Amino acid sequence: MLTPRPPTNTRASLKYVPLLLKTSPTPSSSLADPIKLLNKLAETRNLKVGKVLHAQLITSSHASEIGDVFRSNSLINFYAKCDEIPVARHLFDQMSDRNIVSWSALMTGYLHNGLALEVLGLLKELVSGENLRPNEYIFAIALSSCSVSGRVEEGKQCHGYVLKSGLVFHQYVKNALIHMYSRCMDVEGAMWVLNTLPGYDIFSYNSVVNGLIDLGYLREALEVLGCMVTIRNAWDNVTFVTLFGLCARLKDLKLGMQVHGQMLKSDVESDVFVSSAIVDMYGKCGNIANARTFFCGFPNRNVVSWTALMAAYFQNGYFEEALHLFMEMEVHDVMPNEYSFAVLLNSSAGLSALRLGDLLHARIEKSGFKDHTIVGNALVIMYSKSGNIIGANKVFLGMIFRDSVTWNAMISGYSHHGLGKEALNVFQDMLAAGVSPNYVTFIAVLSACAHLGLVQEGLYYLNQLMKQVGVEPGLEHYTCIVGLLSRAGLLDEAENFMRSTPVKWDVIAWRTLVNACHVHRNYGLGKRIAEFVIQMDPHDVGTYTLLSNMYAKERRWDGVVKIRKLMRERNIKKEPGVSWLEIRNTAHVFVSEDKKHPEYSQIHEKVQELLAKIKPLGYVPDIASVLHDVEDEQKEAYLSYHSEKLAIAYGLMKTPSEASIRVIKNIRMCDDCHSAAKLISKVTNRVIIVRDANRFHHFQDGGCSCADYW
DNA sequence: AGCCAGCATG
Repeated sequence: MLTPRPPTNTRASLKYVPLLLKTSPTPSSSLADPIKLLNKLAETRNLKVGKVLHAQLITSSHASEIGDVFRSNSLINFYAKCDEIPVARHLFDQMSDRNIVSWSALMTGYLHNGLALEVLGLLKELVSGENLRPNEYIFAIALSSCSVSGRVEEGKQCHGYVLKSGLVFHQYVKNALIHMYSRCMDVEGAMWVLNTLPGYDIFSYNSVVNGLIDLGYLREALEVLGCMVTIRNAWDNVTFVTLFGLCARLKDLKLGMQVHGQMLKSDVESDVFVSSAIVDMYGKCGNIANARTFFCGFPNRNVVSWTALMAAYFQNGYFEEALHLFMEMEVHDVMPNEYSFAVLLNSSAGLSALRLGDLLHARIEKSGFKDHTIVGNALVIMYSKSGNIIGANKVFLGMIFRDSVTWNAMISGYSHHGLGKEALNVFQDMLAAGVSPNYVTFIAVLSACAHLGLVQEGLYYLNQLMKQVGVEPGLEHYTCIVGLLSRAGLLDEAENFMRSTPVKWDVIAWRTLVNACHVHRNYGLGKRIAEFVIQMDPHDVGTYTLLSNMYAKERRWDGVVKIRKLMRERNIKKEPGVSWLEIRNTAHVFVSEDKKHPEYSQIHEKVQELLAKIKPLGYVPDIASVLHDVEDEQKEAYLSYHSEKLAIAYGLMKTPSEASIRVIKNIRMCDDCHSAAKLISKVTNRVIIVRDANRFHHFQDGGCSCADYW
């Protein structure tokens, strides 16, 4: 990994450098001046002019000056800073008489070019030599090399050496040492150095705190920060960036605001890093208004701060606003980067806006960010969430680098689309590719097993494979097992599993079981569990719905009335069913029983026409599920007003006969619409894809990819 | 003449 460098200002230095070259006044000062100049050029990384100067030095030098150590060191430093490592190395090798600076200049070059192991090799060479003793510069570099390469052993050897030699009392060395222990996951070592050796600065503290955060010890990090209040006036930008990051991870808005207040009182200036961290903190803590206000008041924005705000909108569910910010950003001439595109794609996915996602994809192809893994990952997720699983797979196959997120996205994409077999195939490929599955992977794998009814395989993954690869099963995995067992009809086993597994089960897990009872028509067990769930959470709307459906299926109207009364008393309202679909660039929104669409009468006519066509194929309106207190014919009418029926009908009216129709629905699809959609796909010979609150349904030729279980 | 930290995506 490269260490960031200060920004270069090539243009400015080009202006005055030739002048300086000409005005090198007398031969006597020609030794000192080129060195100053070379340092300046190294600082600004002006390779072009430096090369010219180097050539001049060679042609104009006296023989005695060629071997001059100072000049060679400056040249090594210059080429190392310009990332011309082979040249620096060549100069180093050519020197007959090196001093310690020659070594440190070259080692710095290696370190900043990601060649930390070369640094450690040079160190070995240096200490085994006779005439030179490594100094504090050498160890600051060497320890930093141990940090980036994770070489704790070498780091500890350096520690021993600097202790014996007394070099450890140099602040740079001490800080490098603390940083080494922090980065190598040895926070105790870092704390020990911090606390036992005299002299600390804010740098040491920042390193330890960041080390703790990297290890996930957030509370401990906060404790160390607490110790730092005594030196609060020493806090710098890094401290605040770290602290805001911590508040964001803890989702502690109160603390975040306190820290923000502290920062305003201190004389630390808010640079782009701090301001991005503040925007991010407010976003992650759910206070989008503060994120926006702060962003607007901060003049020096860059891509990062824009992206942080976009992400803040995205994380809080304001997908349109995130996408709108993209346009604002373009107006301000800020170029998006790979992170911006990832957030935009995720926002697009949040809206299931396939067409917009396609447009973004085209932009990304042109932008040059398409081979960034985070962009590829976001594309896979976008296509999958927008209902185009084939598109998702196409991106997946075209990716050059795949990380665990990539694999997880593809596996869970297939799984959500009910394509369990494909999901498990990708999982096998993942293992074959040597990528370790993680917590998220197994959620997707287990739910794929559930779709396929692979009980034995699922239990094998939970009990054997997860242990083998060292992933501790959590609530989500156990919930998948509940789904797996109950989906296979093993309802009692599922309940026993829940009673015997020592996990803190949540409402989602219990509702999974209720849902399974509903599908498998085991209303006795289903009602018992459902009653239990609504005791646990009196506001779980989904369970009330399932419970009253089960009473209705049993024609137990007293039960239905009881549930409805309960819901009224507890002021629980069913979320109205909303479905929408994209036709060209417009989203058409349909609300159940809502007649506001301008083409409502034609749409209604189309629904009637479709229902008439599918009745001969066996469609029977599920009037038992209608909870309105009305006559049967009217119940049938209510069913025909369901939002997904309206949306499907509209799609059929407005798109060419070969196009597939993609509908998105906010809540679970109802049984009646599900069986109607299956038959509609048959009579119209269309592919209809419906994304409901839980998953995707691919209706084709009279069947659904969920195999009637959802 | 040379040396040690930090932010945004999933």
